Parts: sequence; structure tokens; C-alpha cells
Amino acid sequence: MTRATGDKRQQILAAATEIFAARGFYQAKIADIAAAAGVGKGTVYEYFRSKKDLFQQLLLHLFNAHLDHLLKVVQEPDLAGFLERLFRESLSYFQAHQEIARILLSDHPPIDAATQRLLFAAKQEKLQRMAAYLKAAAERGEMRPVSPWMAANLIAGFIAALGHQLFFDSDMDFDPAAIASEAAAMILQGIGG
Amino acid sequence: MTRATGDKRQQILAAATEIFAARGFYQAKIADIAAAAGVGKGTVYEYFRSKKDLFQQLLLHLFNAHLDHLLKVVQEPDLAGFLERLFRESLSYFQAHQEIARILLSDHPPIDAATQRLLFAAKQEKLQRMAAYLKAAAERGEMRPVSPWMAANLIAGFIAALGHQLFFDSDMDFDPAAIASEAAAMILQGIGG
Amino acid sequence: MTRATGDKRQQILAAATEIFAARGFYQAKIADIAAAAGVGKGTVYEYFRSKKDLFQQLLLHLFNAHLDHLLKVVQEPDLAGFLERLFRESLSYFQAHQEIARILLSDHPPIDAATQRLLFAAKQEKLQRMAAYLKAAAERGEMRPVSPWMAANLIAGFIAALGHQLFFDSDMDFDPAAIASEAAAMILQGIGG
Amino acid sequence: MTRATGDKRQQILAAATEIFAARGFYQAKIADIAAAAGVGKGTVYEYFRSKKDLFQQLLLHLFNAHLDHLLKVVQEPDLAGFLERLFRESLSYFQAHQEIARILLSDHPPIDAATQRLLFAAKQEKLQRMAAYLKAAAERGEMRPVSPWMAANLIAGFIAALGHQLFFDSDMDFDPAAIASEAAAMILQGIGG
DNA sequence: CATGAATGAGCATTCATTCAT
DNA sequence: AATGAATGAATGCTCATTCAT
Repeated sequence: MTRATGDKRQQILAAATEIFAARGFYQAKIADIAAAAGVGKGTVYEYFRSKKDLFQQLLLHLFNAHLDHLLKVVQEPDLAGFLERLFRESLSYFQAHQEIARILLSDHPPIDAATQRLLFAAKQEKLQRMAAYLKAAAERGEMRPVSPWMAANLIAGFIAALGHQLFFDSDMDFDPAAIASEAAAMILQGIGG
Repeated sequence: MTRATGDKRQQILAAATEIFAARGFYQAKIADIAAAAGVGKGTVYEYFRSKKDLFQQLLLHLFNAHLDHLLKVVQEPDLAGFLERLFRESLSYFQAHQEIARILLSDHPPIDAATQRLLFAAKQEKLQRMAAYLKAAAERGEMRPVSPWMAANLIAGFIAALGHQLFFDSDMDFDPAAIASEAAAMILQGIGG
Repeated sequence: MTRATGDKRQQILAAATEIFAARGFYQAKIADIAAAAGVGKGTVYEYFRSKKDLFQQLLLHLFNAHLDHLLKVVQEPDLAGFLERLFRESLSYFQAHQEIARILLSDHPPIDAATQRLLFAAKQEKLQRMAAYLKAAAERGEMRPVSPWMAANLIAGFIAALGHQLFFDSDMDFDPAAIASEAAAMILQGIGG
Repeated sequence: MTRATGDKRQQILAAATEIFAARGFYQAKIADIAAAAGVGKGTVYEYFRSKKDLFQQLLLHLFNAHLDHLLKVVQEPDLAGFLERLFRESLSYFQAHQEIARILLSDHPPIDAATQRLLFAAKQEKLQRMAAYLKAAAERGEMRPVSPWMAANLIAGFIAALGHQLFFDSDMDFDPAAIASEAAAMILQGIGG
């Protein structure tokens, strides 16, 4: 009975994550989300201005939570450890929160130019942080003098590709630690014989 | 008046490519596509069972055309040449056909489980072909004994990531050849110092 | 089968007149109007941009038709004949088209500032025409030197008041000719003893 | 803190007058009225059964207040004085309470058959009182032997028409005394030359 | 008494699809 | 074959009303 403030808002966000992940923006019905959250349709509108607003807030919420999660990894002092942890944490996170993965790894329909920009900016920030880390690593002599921006895209692209394989091919079972280890090695040493 | 058979069908597919790319599946209206194709709304239904059917056929059409385009690259005898051509051709192709890039690089909202599977299968085939090429390269001693499947994802992920950067950040100008060259080198040699 | 063009549009306008008159703007449901017109809901939107648009077009349509009807009366050469015909025609018209009376004699909720202005302007035109006729009558010596604008309001107000009595008190039966005759006399001679 | 009983009820009625006048019944939101009254939404329902009930009570309240105001006029011993005071007081009252004018002079959408009847009855009472006064005046020889009911409608219609002109054409400035004087003369002497 | 968070019935509007021509 | 007028199922959102505190 003594629920914390924002309880309903959290219920709605959780339900929205589930429904949007399962059906996508256009197929997700406010009625479904409300039902899944255990609240009335009108209540959704007490907390969010519109369906679009709900989706946008959810997107940024998830993205920022994910980013915060990854920020710890940046602490790793050496590049090899950084890469391995980055892959391992990313894959574990996605494995543990498959609906979130489905939302974050998907491209979303152009809901809105502003939202689009917001999300693009969020993704860019992730790349920037990675590029910054890589630049520092290059200065420490841990990375060959390749473009940090290209390298960041290499890494991010690999994570996304693995994520797609692992989560959109739903019945695949895997060990994040093992894959992460191999992935990090491939990034560092290349595949050339 | 003496248009070749299949003319209208092609007009519709071309218009659909443009409209779906610009607006996404749910925002694209059959009326818009028909207008862009210069035919009546009813005519669209002479050639395609439904909007979903049109989208699915378009998707596979584009994907197969893209795949065919890439198949020539597989002819390349050595891994380095293969990679460089793969990147160069992919980026050039996307640069020349930005609307197609927008469709192929996007994850589409779950139109339909069947369509989803179809598209997933198509993407898997691309990965399989790459993996097969890499396996052969490994046997030729051109690739270290890494998992061909992982390597294929590394490459495909990098292409997608670069494509996103280049085509969703619309005002970016770039030289496919230069980027392809650097990308191939990064894949082969890794980034480790 | 060979209905004239604009047939559906006319059916809808007729149904809208009936429904708006019976229930007012906000209680009139598009579904009711469509049903009364014998068309599908969607069809209403083929001919009118929105419920507001339908109402506005109907309002102006009815008002102009009514105005046209009254314009003939202005032909009357002498003031007494003018007044008597004006009252008789107005009351007969309203008696014959009670739904129209209900719409024209009512003040409508502020649908829209633009519509409001439009309708106000239409009503003003009616007053202007009356005032112009009265001014001419004054110059012919048929009217005492009172303000034509005041006189126009006196007449229009009387018509509206009688209309209200007669049509909003639905079960009243009356003879337009008799009332018109008495009304014209009261306007001309006043009520003073 | 030590507000008189009925204080809140009065606040709500005052706020409702303002909001209903500005927006009309359907556009007026209970939330707006509550906010304007400085009370909670729920409080409105402590004093009024429903929005309809609030509107109906307000309508009758305003109408009766207006009627009471006019009743003093009936005291006037002679018809000319009666008419001039009636016009002057009506126009002054409306000028001083424009929101009330907007409500009383408007026809309201058929909220409800019962409300409709109630309001119609109220308006009829006003006409009846006028007719009664006129009948007495006729017996005093101050009015020609015209139908008191017709005369009452002539007067009431004129007041309403003037009110519409003056209050719905918002930027008009005028002198009630001057207009009242001319109006009374027109009613008494007619406009005939 | 007072409150406002919660609710869900109700409705305008959209648009894929059909079918008479 | 080609068309587009006609259709109605489907859904986001509003707001009067309730009731637990």
C-alpha cells in the first residue's frame, strides 16, 4: 500500500518496454501498454503527453541507463581489458534484458525529426566516448595509429552485429564471456594470417 | 502506350522504394505510392496482394539485387582484395542508392513474423556466403584460425556501422575508396599496437 | 442508378442539417450523420475535411440560401408591403424548414474563431441589406427619420423572437400570414395608444 | 479561514459564469472551472451533481437575478417610462456583465430536454410578465389594442438583437441611455412616416 | 469537507482494401 | 487491365466523474 512515488510511472515504463519491444512502435497499442501496466488507459496520459512522448522518454531512459552501465567499463586501464569487458558487459546486459536489446538495437521509424535527432545524438555520444578512450589508448601506445572514429565504429558495429545474431535469432544459446574474449582478440589482432 | 509487360509493376516497385525509404512502412501510404508510380490505387492491388506483400517483395527484391551485386566480389582470389572490394562496393552502392540503403540498413518493425523470418534468412545467407569465403581463405592460410562466423559478423557489422554513420547523418560527404582501404586494413591487422 | 454528380454530397448535407438541428454541433455524431445520409462514415470525409468543416459549410450554405430567398422581398416597392412580405416569407420559410430554423436562429458554440467571424459577417450582411432598404424608404418618405440600423435590428429581432416562440415551442400551430400582417403593422405604427 | 458558508459555492458559480461565457458549455472543462474557482475538481462535485447540473443551476441563477433586476422596472407607472427604463437597464446590465450577457443571450445546445424546458419556461415567464404589464397599459389606454404577446416579443426581440450587436461585436462602444431612448420611441411610435 | 489521481466510455479521423464501372 | 469512390475497422486521446485519503 505504501508504494513509492513514481510507482505508476515505473509500471508504465516497464510495460511499455515490454510491449514496444515485442510489437514495435506502430503495433503497440496504448490499451495494451495500460493493460500490461495494470492501469487504466487514461492513467498513461497522466504521466506521458502522448504515445510518441512515452516512446521517446522510454528510448532515452533505456539508452542512458545502458550508457551509464557501460561507463564503468571505461575505467579499465588497458585496451585489451577494456575491449573484453565492453563486449562481455554489452552482451550480458542484452542477454539479461532482451526486450531492451530489441529496442536499443533496432532502428526506429521516423517518429519525429526531433526524436530522431535526440536518439542520433545519444548514439553519437556513445561513439564519441569510445573514440575518446581509443585516442587515449593510442597515445599510450596500445593502439596502432588508426582513426579512433573508424575504430569506434568497428567495435560498435561488431557489438550490434553480435547482438542481432544473438537476440533476433531467439533460440540461440551462448556464453557472453567466451564470445567477448574472442571478439576482443579479433579487434586487437585482426583476422589476417 | 506500348510499354513492356511488367512496366507498371516496375513503376510501383520504384515508387515504393522511394516512399518506404523516405517514410518507413507505417507512414508510407498506398495512395502516395500509387501517385508516385503514376497509377491508380487499385492498380497496386493488381500486382501485390497487400501493402505488407508489396513491402516484403520489395525487401527481398532489393536484398537479392544487393546480394547479386556483392557476389562478384567473392570472385576476388585473395582476402585483402576481397575485403577492400567488399567495403568499397558496399559503400559505393549505398552511396549511389541511398534510399535502398535506408531500407536495407534499417530494422523494420515487426511487420509480420513470416516477413521477419524471411528477412532474417536473407541476412543469414549473406553472412553464410561471407563465412564460406572466409573459411576458404583460412584454408589458404590467409586468415588466422578464428571463427569464420565471428569474422563474418565483424565485417558485416562494420559495414552496417559505417553505412549508418554515412547515410543517416545525411550531410556527410566521404570517399568510399579511402574508407574501404582503411577499413580492410583494420579488419586484417586489428587495431592493437 | 444514374444519380447526378454531387448526389452523395447533397445527401450528407441534408442529413447533417437534420442531425445538427436536432442535437447541436457537439451532440451530433459523424456516425449518426453518415447513417442518416445512408453512406459510410468514411464517405463523409471524402466530401468534408472535418466535422467542423461540414458544419461551417452547412451553416453558410443554409444562410446563403435563406438570404437568397429573402432577396426577392427587397424588390417590394413600398415599405408596408416589404415588411409584410418579409415577415410572412421568413415565418413560412422557417415553418417549412424547421430544422433550418433551429440552426439559423441558434447561437452556435464557438466552433472556431474563423467560423464565428464568417457567420457574424453573414448576419451583418442581412442587417446591412435591410438597413439599405430602410434608408431608401426613409428617402421616399415612407419612414420617419429614425436610424436605419436601429430599425433593422428592431425588425430582425422581432423575426427572431417570433421564430423562437414558434419553433422552439414545438407544438405551437400558427398562421404566418396573420402574424406577419400584425407584426408589420406594429413595426410601422408602433404600439403607443 | 472564516469564510461564510456557501462561500465555495459562490466561488464556483462565479468561475463557472466566466468560463461558460468565454468557452460555451462543451468547451468549458470542469478542471478549468475548478482552477478558476481556486478549489479542487472534486469540490465542484460536492456542490453540483454534474457539469450539466452546474450549468443548469447557473443558468437559472443568472436568469432569475436578471429577472429580479428587471422587476423593479415594472413598477414604472407609465408605458413610455417603462420601456425606456427597460431598455436602459437591460443594456446597462449587459454592458456591466458581459459574460452574463453572453450566456443569457445565447441559445444553448440541447443540453438536455429537461434543462431546455426549464430555460424555456424561464424565458416565457419574462415574456409573461412583460405581456401582463402591457395588458395593463392597454387597459390604461397607453397601448393600442395590439396583442400583448406580440408586443412582448417585439420588445424582447429588440433587446436581444441590440444585445447581440453590442456584445458579440466586441469592440463596439455605446451609450445605453441614448440607445434606450431611441429604442423606446421606436417601439411606441413605430417607424412609419 | 476537500482533494486530485485514476479511470474508461466515447468519438473524430485515417487508410488499407474492395468492386462496380 | 485499370481505376478511384466508397467503406468501416481500428485507435489515440479527452475529460466528466469517482473515491481513497
